[in-house]
Amino acid sequence: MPELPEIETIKRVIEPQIKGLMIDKVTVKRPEVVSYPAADEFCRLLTGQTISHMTRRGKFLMIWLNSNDRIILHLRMTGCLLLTPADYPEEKHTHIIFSLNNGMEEGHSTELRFSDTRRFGRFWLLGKDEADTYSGIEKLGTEPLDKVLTAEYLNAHLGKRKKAVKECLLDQGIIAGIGNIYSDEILFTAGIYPARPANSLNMEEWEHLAAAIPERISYFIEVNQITPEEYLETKGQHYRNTPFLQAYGKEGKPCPKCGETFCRIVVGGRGSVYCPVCQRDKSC
DNA sequence: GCGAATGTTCGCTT
DNA sequence: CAAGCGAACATTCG
Repeated sequence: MPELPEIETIKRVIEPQIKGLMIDKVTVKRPEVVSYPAADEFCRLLTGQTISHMTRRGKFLMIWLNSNDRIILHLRMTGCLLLTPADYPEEKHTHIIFSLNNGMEEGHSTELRFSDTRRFGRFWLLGKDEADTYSGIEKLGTEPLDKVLTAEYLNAHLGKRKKAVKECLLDQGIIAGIGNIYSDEILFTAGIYPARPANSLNMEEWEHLAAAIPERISYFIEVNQITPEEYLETKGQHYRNTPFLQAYGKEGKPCPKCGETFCRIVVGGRGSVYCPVCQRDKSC
């Protein structure tokens, strides 16, 4: 469950349901998914704490506690957060279970469960006086929806780079939250070939990108909206294979703008789909 | 059986 | 020293 729009969706679905609940118990089945502190300490420190609210930064989620301690988590490729009744069938590859006190008697409580097929997802717990470190959250660049993201910002940070513009969009230290799906969508909207060296873009093209990034990201946040019931039914996978994606995964299919067939190349080790007409390689 | 999959980090080579 | 590249992490799916 990966990129910014999905993480924002998870936050909006889960946060209202866990606010104010106390963590009765934490069960870690796979200690390697807890990066800091050690898993037993992670459980001990969280037990008895009450959840205050949730925030998102890039693809990271934070669960804040009344003590001002905070859980930081990153779902990486296949991580999933589900809020379920305690007697709800457990997903395969469930690695952490937070048992939450919802005022009902034992056996009828709520659980916040982390499952992750590939087990790349990670958790951290930082105390109120601990600065952001360990997790990488401190290295993130601007939020895509922040007004500082302008053509000038992109040109200043990326305009001298030789690497492909798509790789630059994936650099979390410049813009936080764009991944392989939405970089393809953004480049399609902006009409830019993914493998173009960033230093070959002109200001007009940076303008197109600076407009496409917040437009596409906010669009997908909107269309991803889902009720808690639907979210649980679809196991948080609702955003996949939706009719809203225009480029990602559309290799061999016709471009919705011009009808030309979408092509696929590898850019920076990532599969990249583009329209050879709408995203012509203007660097050669 | 092979290759690729929403992400990030590490280590080696240039 | 920085940039670039592949491997690694672990599992599933087509």
